[in-house]
Amino acid sequence: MRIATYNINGTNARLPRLLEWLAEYKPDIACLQEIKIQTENFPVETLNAAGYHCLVHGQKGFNGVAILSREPATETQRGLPGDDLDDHSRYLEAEVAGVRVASIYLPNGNPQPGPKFDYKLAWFDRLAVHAATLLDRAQPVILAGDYNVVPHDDDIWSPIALAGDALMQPESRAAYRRLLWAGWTDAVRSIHPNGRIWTFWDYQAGAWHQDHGFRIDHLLLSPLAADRLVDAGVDKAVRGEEKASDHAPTWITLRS
DNA sequence: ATGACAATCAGAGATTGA
Repeated sequence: MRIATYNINGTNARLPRLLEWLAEYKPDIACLQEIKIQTENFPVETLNAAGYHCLVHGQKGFNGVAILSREPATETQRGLPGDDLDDHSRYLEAEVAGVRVASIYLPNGNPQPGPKFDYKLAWFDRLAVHAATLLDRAQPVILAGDYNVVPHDDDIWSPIALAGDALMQPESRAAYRRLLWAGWTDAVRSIHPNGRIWTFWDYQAGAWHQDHGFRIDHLLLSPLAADRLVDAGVDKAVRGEEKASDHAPTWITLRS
């Protein structure tokens, strides 16, 4: 089974690229972020015709997550629990083909310090609480998404250039590390322990052509999921297409 | 560098992103 996470940076702007990617790489489950569209406007019929069921947690203008799947999915959580005042669409979770999967769009947190960074850390705390309830399920669990965290200096082209960024702060990294300590496995780092692997290249300053990227899209696996992990990687070529998202799809394969 | 680049909402330029 192939499970991918892909921050598409706008559904309407990216639909042709999304359809091409689905047709070529054929993920069984695709967790999307930054769909930037209201739930009722998501192109469900088009994706159904492409062979995918859709669960959508949209929002006008920004944010928004979705789960596409070849098999029908049952929604298990819409929105991250823990703050009734948080109206951002950043979390969607479902049961699909015998696994539990979440599509996560963690807050960026810039500029830091400030209220947006506080929101990011608070959101991370809420994620840790909810993730703990999923960790000991008797089925594989995959938390896939844009975590907006560069876990280690080896996960960015230049730690110096981005030293002040919210993605790099010790508090952000500690929050991510807490998930690993709790028992979650960083799938890409597990398969590629030493590589410099990017999932994001900024639109600015020729970042793509100079390979100035970060690794911020992650798939975290529960122990039962990690036991089935076969391979992991990034569909880097997708980032080089015309009108591409600034993120590339990141994926795992699990043995069934 | 109050930057660059891109998407969205709106219908110009601000906001958001990373």
